[in-house]
Amino acid sequence: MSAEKVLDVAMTAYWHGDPADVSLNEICQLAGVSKPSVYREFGSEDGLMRSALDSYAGAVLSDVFAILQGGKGLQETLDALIDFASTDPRMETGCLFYKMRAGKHRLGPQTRSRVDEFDAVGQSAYAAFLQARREAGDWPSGLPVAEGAKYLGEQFALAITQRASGEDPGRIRQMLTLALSVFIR
Amino acid sequence: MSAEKVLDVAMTAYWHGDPADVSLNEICQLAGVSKPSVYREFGSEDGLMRSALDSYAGAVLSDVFAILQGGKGLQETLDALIDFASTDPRMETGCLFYKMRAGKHRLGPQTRSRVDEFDAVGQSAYAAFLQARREAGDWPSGLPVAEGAKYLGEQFALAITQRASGEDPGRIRQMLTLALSVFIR
DNA sequence: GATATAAAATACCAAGTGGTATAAAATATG
DNA sequence: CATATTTTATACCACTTGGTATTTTATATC
Repeated sequence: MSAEKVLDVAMTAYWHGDPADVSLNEICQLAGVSKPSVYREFGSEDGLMRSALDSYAGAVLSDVFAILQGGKGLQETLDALIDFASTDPRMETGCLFYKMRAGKHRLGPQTRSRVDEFDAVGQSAYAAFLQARREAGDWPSGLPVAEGAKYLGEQFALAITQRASGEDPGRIRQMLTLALSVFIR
Repeated sequence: MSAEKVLDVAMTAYWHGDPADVSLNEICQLAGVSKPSVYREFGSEDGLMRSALDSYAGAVLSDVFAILQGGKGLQETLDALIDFASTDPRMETGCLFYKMRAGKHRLGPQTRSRVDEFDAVGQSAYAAFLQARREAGDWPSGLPVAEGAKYLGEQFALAITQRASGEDPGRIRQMLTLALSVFIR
């Protein structure tokens, strides 16, 4: 029993390691729960992964959305994103969502479609942020909002992915700052 | 027998798919060769992978080095890199080297150290290129050469990785051009 | 042509995967 | 206290993985 604990263990294991390399047996052992219990609660490994991703979204991704929807200025918001990507201790082992997205072909159907959903939601959030900044006269560049949103999301993901591979946070901050400087010129 | 053919089949399979998802059995079947033959020739799966990577380096990576060492100007060379990443048909399924680097923890020791070697060699090539352009007065920005080299390599890798995930080549060109615009301003 | 030798293919091994049927234990109900 | 029911845990299934031992086949050599 204790689906809450299983979910927490699974989320952490998938997040800390590589989602595709963490086996169900391993999670059961870590959580002190039998395999049939997990199957009765989550239906399949895919179901558990999907739930773990949902759990992660509520715990971590929500913070990123909060930054984007904070209504702050362009420079201030980009700085907050740079801070989050390069120095937030939770990103020390990378982002579960980005890890899953990078290995999407290995995911089950439920988890994969959740990844696609979050991807779309993220894209919209970036676009809404840039649109608001443009309307506020804060971002006069001629780059279309959709293109800017894609670029911003990609660079953010790149920085956090490098975080997962042990890159030096200072270096990551430098690189991301350089990449996002195209918004401020 | 026919180690050449096995190597070719392995390189293509690893390259087209995901190196970690292509099993030795699969390669043997594709190449029409028995598993013991592969082991007699390459010693282990790790040995085969390492050889496949070497083969790939000679066939593809060499072209990138050629672009960097062509002695052309900054803009012209960056354009050539952008062309290669966004439109070269060989990059349609991504780059074997980048795929291996992204999943480095799944590789055997031989392959992994080869990946590290190529990574260092690539870094030096980027740095040598930028150093030459700076000395030629072609790149007056205050960014240190080492930082610029890292940034250039990362952006190039990002573009090709996106190529592998089916992203639109035009969009990729746009994003990479934007990212590399920091060199020209 | 008979024999020694090298090569290749089949069959096998232990380990691990996701998933499940069955037996054991604990809980609730009479 | 005894019985019925639900939850849990053990044991198992079929399959795939990398890696080998063994047998068969082909190739030289005499």
